[in-house]
Amino acid sequence: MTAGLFERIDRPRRLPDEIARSISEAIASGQLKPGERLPTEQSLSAQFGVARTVVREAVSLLKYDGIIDSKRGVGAFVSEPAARSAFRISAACFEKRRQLIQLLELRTGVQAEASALAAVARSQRDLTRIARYLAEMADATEEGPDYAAQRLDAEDAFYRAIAESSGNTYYVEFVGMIERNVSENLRSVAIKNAMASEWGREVLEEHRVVYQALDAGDAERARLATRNHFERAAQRLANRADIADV
Amino acid sequence: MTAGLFERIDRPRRLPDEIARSISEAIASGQLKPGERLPTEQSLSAQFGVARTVVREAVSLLKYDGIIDSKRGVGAFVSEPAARSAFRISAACFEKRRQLIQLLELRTGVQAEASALAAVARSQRDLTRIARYLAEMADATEEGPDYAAQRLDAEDAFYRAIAESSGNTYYVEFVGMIERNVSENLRSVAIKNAMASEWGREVLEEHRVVYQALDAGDAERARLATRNHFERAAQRLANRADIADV
DNA sequence: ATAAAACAGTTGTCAGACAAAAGATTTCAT
DNA sequence: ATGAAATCTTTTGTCTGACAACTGTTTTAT
Repeated sequence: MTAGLFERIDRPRRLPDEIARSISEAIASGQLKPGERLPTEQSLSAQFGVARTVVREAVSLLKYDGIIDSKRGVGAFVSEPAARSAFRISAACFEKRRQLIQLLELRTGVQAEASALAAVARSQRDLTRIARYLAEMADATEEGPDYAAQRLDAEDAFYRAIAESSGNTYYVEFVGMIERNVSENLRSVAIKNAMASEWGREVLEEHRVVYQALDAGDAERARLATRNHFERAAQRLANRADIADV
Repeated sequence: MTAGLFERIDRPRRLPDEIARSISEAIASGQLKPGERLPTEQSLSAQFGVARTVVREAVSLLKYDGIIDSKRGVGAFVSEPAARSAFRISAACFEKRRQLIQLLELRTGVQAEASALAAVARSQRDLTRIARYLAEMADATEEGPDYAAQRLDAEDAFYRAIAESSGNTYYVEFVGMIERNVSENLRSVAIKNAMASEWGREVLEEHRVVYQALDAGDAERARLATRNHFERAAQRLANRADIADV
């Protein structure tokens, strides 16, 4: 590791924050590439001229952000860009029912826009991939023991693929963040089964309309169809009285 | 401070993460109210049965999230809910020009949806507030030394007020997050002046159309008008070759 | 009574040590 | 020679104790 990799700080505010900022800039500028190993904490503390505890706090922040990952006995590594998410939902946001519904409402808007973008930006390759997930949803009938989970997974994959086809990474990241948060709060199997039980032919039809709009390259129709699905989904969820505040 | 405020942990994975989680749950459940002071780090380390360094890392994470705030020589305090934001954009997202444009694209979609919601949800009170910001933009002519900043501030306030009128706190938080991030990356005065110089009568007209749609309660028109403005704004920004990669 | 000085409590930082985990190396039985 | 087991080395994770910097309070001097 070269000597002057990091800018020497002159202790302005909070040391760990400055260190974290310096390291993340070293990553941003490409001096530290994904997969590469960071200097050891001892080395970093020497380079920055601070105690190891300070370096540890800084590294802890970056780990929290998913920018780096550390393994005891091995070292800390720069995460792959795919693994780090641009958006994080704060731990302060609790799993209250009303907030969950608002979050779904937000997702509705974002997902609809992603569909609109994807309608014009999607490649043929994207389209076949999206079609595959649609087929997966259709095929997931009541055979397996956890067909409910299969359906929901395929549905998530379907809309994630659409976001990816939009060509805007932020849509992908954002949808991913919401999805993670929602599925964390909805991790109860009972709830998932309840949601899946609502799954009728008409829901599959909602997805199919979205797909057709993407196929046709019709942005406006894709937007409407997507919004239609998520609004109905939110309504179905809201109507279920058995999903209480967690 | 009562004895059993926090659940005693049984050291499963990463100690600081568990501590942070435990504390944030104590806040979530209302055991620690906003403005209240946390136990001292020494006390916490005793209660959890870990070293102070571990507690410090945990507190550091929560500070990073804006959930708590600490002052040397005084203590750590639970932040007011208003001060903590639901969404955070990761430090891994750098100020590259292309990413900035993608972020604006995402904002377009979100803001358009917020307008659509606000068109039906806004109260008369909301409307007059939004009108005030519109007037502020119109009044900010070339008198003051920083009329450019005034215009941009008023514009931000205008669309923030619309998001607030939607009744969905997540839209507010999300717009706020993007706004913070964008303005951080665009903090150069030169850039702001450049953007403001593009400010013609037609831009004000774009905002006015949005307002009229909100006034009329026309969700679809509000959506279109908002999207129209942000798409044009992104285009204006993209066309400026003098805004280089930072 | 007021201003300065000492005090106590808390966070921020430092230094050194040991524990735990993973990889690299050596040893040893076959 | 070979494969497995034991040992060593490196690095992160945690612990301990100490001091520095800051703040609010109390005491003291004028």
